[in-house]
Amino acid sequence: MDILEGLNPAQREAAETTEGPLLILAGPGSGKTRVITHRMAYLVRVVGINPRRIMAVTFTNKAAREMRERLQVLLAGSVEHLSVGTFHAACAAILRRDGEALGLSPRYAIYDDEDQLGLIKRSLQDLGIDPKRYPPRSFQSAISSAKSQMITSAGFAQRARSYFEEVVSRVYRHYDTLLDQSQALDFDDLLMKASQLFQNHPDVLEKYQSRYLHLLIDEFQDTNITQYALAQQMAAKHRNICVVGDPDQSIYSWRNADLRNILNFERDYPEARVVFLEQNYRSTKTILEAAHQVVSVNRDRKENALWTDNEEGPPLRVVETFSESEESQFVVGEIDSLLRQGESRHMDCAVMYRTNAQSRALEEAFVRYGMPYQVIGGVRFYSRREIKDVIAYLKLIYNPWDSVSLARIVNVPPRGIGQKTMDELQQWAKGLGLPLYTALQRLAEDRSASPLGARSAQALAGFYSMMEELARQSREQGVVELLDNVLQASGYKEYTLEQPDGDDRWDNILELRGIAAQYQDLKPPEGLTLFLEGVSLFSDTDEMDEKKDLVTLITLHQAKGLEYPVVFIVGMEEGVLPHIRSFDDPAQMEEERRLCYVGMTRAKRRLYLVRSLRRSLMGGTNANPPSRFLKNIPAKLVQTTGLFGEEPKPAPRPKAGGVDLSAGDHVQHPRFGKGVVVSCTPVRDDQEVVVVFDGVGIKKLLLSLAQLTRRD
DNA sequence: GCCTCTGGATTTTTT
DNA sequence: ATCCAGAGGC
Repeated sequence: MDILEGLNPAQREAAETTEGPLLILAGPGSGKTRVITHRMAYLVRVVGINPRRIMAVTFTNKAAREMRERLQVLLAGSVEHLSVGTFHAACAAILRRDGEALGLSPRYAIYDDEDQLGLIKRSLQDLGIDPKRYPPRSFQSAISSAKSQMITSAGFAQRARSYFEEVVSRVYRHYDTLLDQSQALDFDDLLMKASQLFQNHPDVLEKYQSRYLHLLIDEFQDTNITQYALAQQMAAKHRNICVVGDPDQSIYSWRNADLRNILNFERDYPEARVVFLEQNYRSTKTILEAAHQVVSVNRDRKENALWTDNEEGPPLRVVETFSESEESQFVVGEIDSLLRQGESRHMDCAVMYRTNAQSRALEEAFVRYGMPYQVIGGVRFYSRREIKDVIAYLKLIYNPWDSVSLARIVNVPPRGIGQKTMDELQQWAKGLGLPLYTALQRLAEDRSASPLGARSAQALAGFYSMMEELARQSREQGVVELLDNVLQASGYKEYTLEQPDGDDRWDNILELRGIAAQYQDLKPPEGLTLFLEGVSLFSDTDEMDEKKDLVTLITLHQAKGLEYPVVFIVGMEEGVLPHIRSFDDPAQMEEERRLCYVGMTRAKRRLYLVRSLRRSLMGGTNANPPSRFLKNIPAKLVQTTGLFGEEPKPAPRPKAGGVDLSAGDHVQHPRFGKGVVVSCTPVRDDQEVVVVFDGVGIKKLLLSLAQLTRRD
């Protein structure tokens, strides 16, 4: 059997070119994933490369998992030694193994951006910088951007030109010191330190270089300078580096992705073969043409020749609604009618939006109609307070120098250790030149050693001995028992349950416990290591369920790499898509355009572009003109529908349910009892009625379904 | 030290 | 609308 069977000539060329550098420029829907997996299968089966000598880097863990699964099928097993993962995960593992050469503890903590921001705030405090004048976030992004380009704090100080940059360099330096004291790395450090490790320790680099004969990098257009440096280091010996990307789908420049990488690749590897994948197998001609018209307006762009053999397909639908809720109603109603026609299942449909906040109105509509859906992203599981708290306990057990985790949970649940006590402890520790946790230890051993009050000292000593006991247990227990012990010893369970939304929070903790169970059987230090690494590097798309029959609600960014027969892009308005923040920067505006292109090219068969006349934002409501991107789509590809007709139309007196209501009417409901109508909004051929029920509260109901009767 | 209230800012996208 | 810091009462 031929592994390359069924590939078109360009795909075949890409898969067969196994020696030397290779750049694959792959348009949307061009079978990129297929090429990558077949290329790897070819390497193993035909060229005879041992899978453990191949490394593949993907953008998300989910992409990594999929690649592994597909290869499993192609190779019939034998993929367990293949290295597939994100840059971050790969670097985390490298540093865990060899980071000691840099003076890094193998138990280093990983700080996410919330932790990072906290540490920056502390830096500002230490340095006496006013966070009102200099927003902490501006330092966060400046430092992240520097680290993404391999610029250290010393390097930053050197090239600081403005006064602000000078301030940043001081914050950067202090922030790094604090990280160091905590034995912690932020996300950007994972990449930069790994690269520094390679740079300063050729013996370590040599080990990885010799092991990996072949390196493959997916989504190359979204890599930053530091990631490229890493790739170059790893590939320097064998020069078998294959990168795959599409400049038109570059949408992460705000995360410091740098399109120069693609240009640099051709400069650094002049002998590189370049393969263009230009046949699209995903979308209809109509969709592809429309998307092309949108993106080709960009000036900073290389033209390509994407084409498809697929049929014309139905026209795009551009739909104009009056309000956000009507927009959502339309989406749900339209999906419902596609379902009724037997054309699609829920899982064939996706709704995409620019900002997470937009998912709310949509969710309301889905809930009200009882249509099954899943939201990707939004309030992320691992950033929920209770989850971060519990993980902070585990992180502190694992690495007692982790000052961010210590500060987070030392008084959660409240145990009499307030800010003042912590300040005093800090002061005392600093005076002795001790890390916080060591000071805590000394205090616990001899209460009179510290200048702190007896009450505070007592509380701190209690906390210390609890943590020590947990740490002791962690040496012989699995992750699940450890978690249970933490919840028990800290009193976190009772603390959570007595909160107003305690039941939900507790459910989340139980879910975390379920995740921990996957690490339960590993022997003590390793289980905790991998669990903590897993939760730190987890991303939202990772949890997406593709098997359940649900409609997917997702941001345009997260939708990259996915495809659906039916796609709705909502909020096609100036200020939303393109986002208002891009208005004054042409480069950012081009990125918005690419983002729109990415969204459109997710669609296989039907594409809806929906906008609303009015949209609520931070309390107020405003009216946005239609997105400029709509104007670039040729009219012949589009069917436009306006649902609002003459807009602020007076509530037509409809007939649904034989009842006829307006604001102020008194009504009766079988379940909610007596109430008063607050408002009626026409919704397609129905009415949405808001009613305040006595003793029940406000409910939104659909007139046709609600069985309301009038009480005169 | 702990809890609640108020006013002010604040939202793009995420490994 | 929602989150956060700071003030003030217990």
